[in-house]
Order: sequence, then structure tokens, then C-alpha cells
Amino acid sequence: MTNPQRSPVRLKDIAEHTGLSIMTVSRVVRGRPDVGAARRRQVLDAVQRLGYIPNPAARQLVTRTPANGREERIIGAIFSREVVTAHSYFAGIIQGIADEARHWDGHLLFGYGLGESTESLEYPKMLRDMVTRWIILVGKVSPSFVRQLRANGFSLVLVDMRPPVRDVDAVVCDDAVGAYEATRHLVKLGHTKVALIRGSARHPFFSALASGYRRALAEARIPLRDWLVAEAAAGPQGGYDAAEALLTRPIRPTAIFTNDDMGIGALRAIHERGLRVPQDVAVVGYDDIEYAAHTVPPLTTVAVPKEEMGRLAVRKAIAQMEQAEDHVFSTTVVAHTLVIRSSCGAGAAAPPRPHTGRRKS
Amino acid sequence: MTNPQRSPVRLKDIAEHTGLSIMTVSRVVRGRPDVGAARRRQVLDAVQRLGYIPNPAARQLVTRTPANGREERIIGAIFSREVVTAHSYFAGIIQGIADEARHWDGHLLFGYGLGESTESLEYPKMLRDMVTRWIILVGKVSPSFVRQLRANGFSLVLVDMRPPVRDVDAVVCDDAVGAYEATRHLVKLGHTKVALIRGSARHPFFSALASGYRRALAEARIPLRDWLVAEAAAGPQGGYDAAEALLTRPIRPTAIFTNDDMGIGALRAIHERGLRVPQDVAVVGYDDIEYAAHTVPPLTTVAVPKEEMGRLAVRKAIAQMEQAEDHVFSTTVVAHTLVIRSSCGAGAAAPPRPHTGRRKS
DNA sequence: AGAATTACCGGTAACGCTAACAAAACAACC
DNA sequence: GGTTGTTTTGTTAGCGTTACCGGTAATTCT
Repeated sequence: MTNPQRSPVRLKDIAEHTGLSIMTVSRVVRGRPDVGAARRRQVLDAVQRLGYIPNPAARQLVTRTPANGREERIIGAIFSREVVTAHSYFAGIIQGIADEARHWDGHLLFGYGLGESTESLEYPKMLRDMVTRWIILVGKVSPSFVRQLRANGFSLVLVDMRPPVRDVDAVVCDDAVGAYEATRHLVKLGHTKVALIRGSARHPFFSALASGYRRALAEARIPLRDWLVAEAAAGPQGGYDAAEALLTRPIRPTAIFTNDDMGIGALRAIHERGLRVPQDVAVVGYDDIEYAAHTVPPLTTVAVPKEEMGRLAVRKAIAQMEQAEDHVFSTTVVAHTLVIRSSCGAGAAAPPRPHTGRRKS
Repeated sequence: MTNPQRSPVRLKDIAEHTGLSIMTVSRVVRGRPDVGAARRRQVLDAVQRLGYIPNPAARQLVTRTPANGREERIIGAIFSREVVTAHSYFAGIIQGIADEARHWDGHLLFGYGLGESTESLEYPKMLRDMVTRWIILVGKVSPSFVRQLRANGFSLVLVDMRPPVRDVDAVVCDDAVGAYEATRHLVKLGHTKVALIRGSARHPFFSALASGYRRALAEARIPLRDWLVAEAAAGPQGGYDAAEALLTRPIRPTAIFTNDDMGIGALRAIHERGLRVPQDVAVVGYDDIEYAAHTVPPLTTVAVPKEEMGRLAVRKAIAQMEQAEDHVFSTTVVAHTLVIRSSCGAGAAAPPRPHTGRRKS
């Protein structure tokens, strides 16, 4: 009935169910080769049907494997607070991390909320309990926090952040270069009034975007104009607000560079003013989230290999624990790709479509 | 402190050393009161001198307590395979789970990959190691899998799935009712040719959507037409493909109901054919993902409190571990809300306001 | 053909510990 | 003093698994 502690399925149950001996079942479960194909299948069937799960305690007891039962195949992943909320981008990274952790057959501890305050008491429990030494830090964290963790004996892999100290691994994407290429693409298409929509200045990601943007303009000898740079809250709504502000100015930008998230909001703002993309305003995003390919029109953007970054981070963590003292720390910069769709007006990618009717304003 | 190998000191050693029985030693070690003061001191002395450390595996084997006998603040969350990839919706749930777990100050183990094959030997490590008894299962899993886990002593909370057995908790949204309301909304606006775009028939979620859709049509005495129901791969691309197919038919639907994910693709398909939303084709989605408020035009949809569902799931798991035997299992059905924006052609030009999807239960 | 391998499969004895019962030892009651 | 309690201690029987060894039966080798 409501007895939560029902008798778990044991080898014995399977043995009785199949009419074989416990030993044979045990061998099959452990993947030993010395079992005939017929019985192996028979056992596997029963295992599946009854839902057998080996009892690790019993196994440990007799094999005397891990010293004090403390097996160390555990990796922690901690996301900074704002990060989890910003789904689109980090979902990919989570996926990559979970994927690789599963492949490695280890435990993945999930936490978030590093926030700004490095108040010890607010550390994620994972860190306080020291369940694992290997931590993947995703998103923006303060350099002092990284140093603090190092001082406490944690081995770190940073994702999306340049290492502030030498003895940590990192996986980053060179967002500044990506932004540079995206902006240059717009400039090459003839745009001189290229706007930038960015999130909080405090966030390194947007600083990188801004620096790439500036470099591309400088290279083309286009003067940088303050009123072409709009800052707003991250996310589609912020993008919408910023675009609104940009479009009501006396001089309208002819192109906008931003990230996908904010770009989706911008796209809506443009349409709502009755302007056309890319004819009136071209838009280029950053990240290549899944929906970028399905906006109207599809968004030209810079693709970042999110899942691969997550996978790489886990592999680095594993390398750290396997090589221990000999580990050579490194920072891997993954490659981005400019994905040209139709929102920039470069148009080779998508066939021209009839654009009838006006949008509602 | 450098103890390379497991200490070979057993209860038996202490018993021999003191001339007492193993049982007495065991009792002292466990701090039981029913031991005479003299022998207690004697045992404690020997324990100290020989450096006895209890073997947790052996202890666990006989007491049947889960592995981590010490700190029990661990909850596991396992996502079925397809679920993690489908970011938009489940990101919210992940957020809610992580949020509440942090608030409770416990560890959160993250895993995924239950997939279709319930090959027992490929269970996520979390399950095999029995590092926690409390598992939140998100997404579609087979009823037999749920039963297997129960049979192995796990306490479960299901998210997004009706409990196939009585002794598990669950948090679900009544998607069939939500779909019914969405479809009814379209019917009330005068549409008779309402199409449904759905993902795989094997997925319960889309079955629920379809059943709500059918009920709304039946209620309005609108005959159900096969050619108005399009099935495609889940995700925006599938939505795009399905919409394409729908729009090239001799008789065009005047409205489409689907989920947000596929709806975004459908929206693009409609625009690319030069049709207007909602004048030519009205669209209503389901889920209210963040981007739904920022499509062109903003998508009317059914909001599901994703984060709240995640939070509720964690709370139920906590209730299970705190109330133990007395726990009363329950299924909580969270409320959905029809969020009317402009893609359905109803109502005023509502000022676009992002819907947080947060609500008190 | 007979011997010697090689598959395959089962029985038995642990692993270190504790629940449950049984048996003392001790105290206290009429 | 026996009968009844109340402590304290010992005995037995596993918990679920694997190591080890001992058997058939099938296959290969001389």
C-alpha cells in the first residue's frame, strides 16, 4: 500500500524468476563473458522486466573496492544567478555538460546562485559540504571568488569567462571577435549607422560585444556615436525597449547588432513601427539560439557551439582529476561562425519572398 | 592521517581484543544506552587505540538505509532524454527545481537520459549508486519504469506526467483542458477551419493537446477533419514544415493551434507565404515560453507555470522525506491561463507585456 | 578414440555489520 | 524463597553480493 520501503529486487529474485542460479545472473549483470547467449538474454529480459538495480553496498562489501565508500566520480556545475534565467543560451551548455557527465558515468551536482555577494554563508551547499573538488563555473563570477575557491582547494573549470588566475581551466568563446565579424558584415553591406543594443555594462559578455562592435567601426573609419548604443535589461523585453528608443530618434539607424535574445525583441519593435527587415533596418544577432532560424525574417547571427563548450568543460575537469598534479591548465577558445540568414539583407541564403501587406502598427 | 588502505580493524578485532562479544562492541560504537559503564569504557579504549572505523557498506547492507547515511539533503532530478534538448519549456522547470533546492539548502543531483530504452543496466548513475532515495522525474517515462523505481525503494515525484501508480507524487498541468480552452477561444472568434499542429503521436503531451482540440470542436459541432491535423517533429522546424503542408492544401485553415515551439516555426511559414497573422491565419500557441511575447505578432498562448511546477516538485520531495511513512501522496494540477495577445485576432491591441508566468499556488 | 582443454554453470563461504531473540545477571516484590 | 521485573550480555541468522572452487558438457587436440 503506502509502504514506501518495498523490497528491492535482488539477484535472487531474478534467479528464481528465470530458474537459473544466482551466480549466473550475477555474471550476466556484471557483463562477464562466460555465460551462454541464450541464458544471457533470458536474464537480461528478467532484469529489465523486474527492474533490477544492483545493491552497491553489498557489492562494495565483498569486493572491498573503494576505501571508505567515497567514490569520487562527482563533478559540480554552478551557474551564476542571472544565467539560469536566461534560458536560451545556457540551456545548450547545460545540455553539453549533462551529456558528457553521463557519458563519463559520473555524478553531476547542479547548483546556481553565485550572485554578486561572495558571502561564505551563501555559497551553494555543494561548496560548503565539499562533496566534490571539481567545479565547473558557468557565467560571470568575480575574480576574487575564483581565487577564494582555489584557496579552498577546489579545482575549477570556467565556462564563458577568462581565467583571472593561472591555475584554472577555461572554455570560452571569443565574443569580441564574433561581434567584430558580425558588425563588419553589416558595414560591408554598406551600413554606416549601425546601432548596438546591449545589456548591462557590468556584464563582461556585453562588454565583449561592445568592444568588437567598436573595433569594426573604427576599422571602417566610421565614427562611434553614443546615440547608436542602447543599453537595456537583458532579454527580449529589453531588446524591444532599446529598439523602440533607437527608432524614435530623429536619425534612425539602418542596422542593429545585438544578441539573439534581445534581437528577437528588437525585431518585434521594428515590425510594430511598420518598418521592414532588412530593407529599412537590418538586424544581426549573436548566439544562434534555436529560435533564431525561425524569426521573421530568419535572423543572421553568430553561432556559438554551446553544447560543445559544456562538453569540453567536463572533459577538462576529468583531465584535472585524472592527471592530478601533472595537469597543464589551459584555456580553450572555441570557434564561432557567422550564420547568414535574411535579416541582414545579404540575402544569398534565403530566396526572396513576396512581402505583401503592411504590418499592424 | 595518511591512511592509504582501508583500516582493517573490524568489530571482531575489538571484540577479541577486549574479550567481549561483537554485539556489545557494536552497541557501544552506535551509542546505545544498554551497555554497562565499565565495558563501555573498555570498548571505547580499544576503539581508540586500534583506530576502528565502521564500514558504511556493511552497515548500510543490513540497515537498508540509502547510501549516504550521514547527510540526507540530497534530491535527484532526472530528465527524459528528449526533454533536455527541448530547451524552452524545460528550462523553466529546471530553474524552478534548482531554485527551490537552493532555498531548501540541499544538494541537487542532475541527470538525464531515460530515453525509450529502459535497459536497466544503463540507468543513470544516480540511480545505480543509490546516492539518494528521492528522485524527481521530469518528462515522459514509461509506467513500468516508474514501477521499477518504486520497487527498488525510490521515492518519486513526477513532473509533467500522470502517476501510473498510487504511491508517488506528481505535479502536472492539465494540458487537455488548456488545449480545449485555446481551441474554444479560436472557435468563439468564428473560426471553423481550425488546424492542429502536433508533434509525435507517441508523446503524451501532444495527445493531450489533440484531445482538448477535439473536445472543443465537438462541443461546437464542428466536424473533425483529418487534413486539418498535421503531425511533424517537435520544435520550430517541425512547426514550419507542418504549416507549409497545411497552407498548400486546396482548402486553407483560418486558424492554427499548436504549442509555442512549433508555433514559432508556423508563424514564419505563414509570413513567408505572404499571409497575414491574424487576418488570414490566426495562431494560438501553448506553454507561453519567454519568446512567445515577442513573436510578430505576439503569440496568444496558454501560460503554464513552469517554474512553479519545478518548485512544487521539490517541495513534495521534501515532504516525502520529512513525513516519511505518514506522507500522503498527491497529484497537484497547476492552473494554466489563456494569455491573449495579438496572433489570434481577438481583443484590443493589448500593450505587450511580458508574462512572468509566476503565480502563487 | 581417448585425453586434455575449454566453455559454461552451480554451490558454498565469506564480506562486516545489526535486528531479533535468547540468556544470563541483577534487583525487587509479596 | 520463589516469582516477577529490569537490566545487561551473548547467540543466531541473515542483509545482497562476489570470490573461489568444483562440476558437467561440449570442443579440440594427439
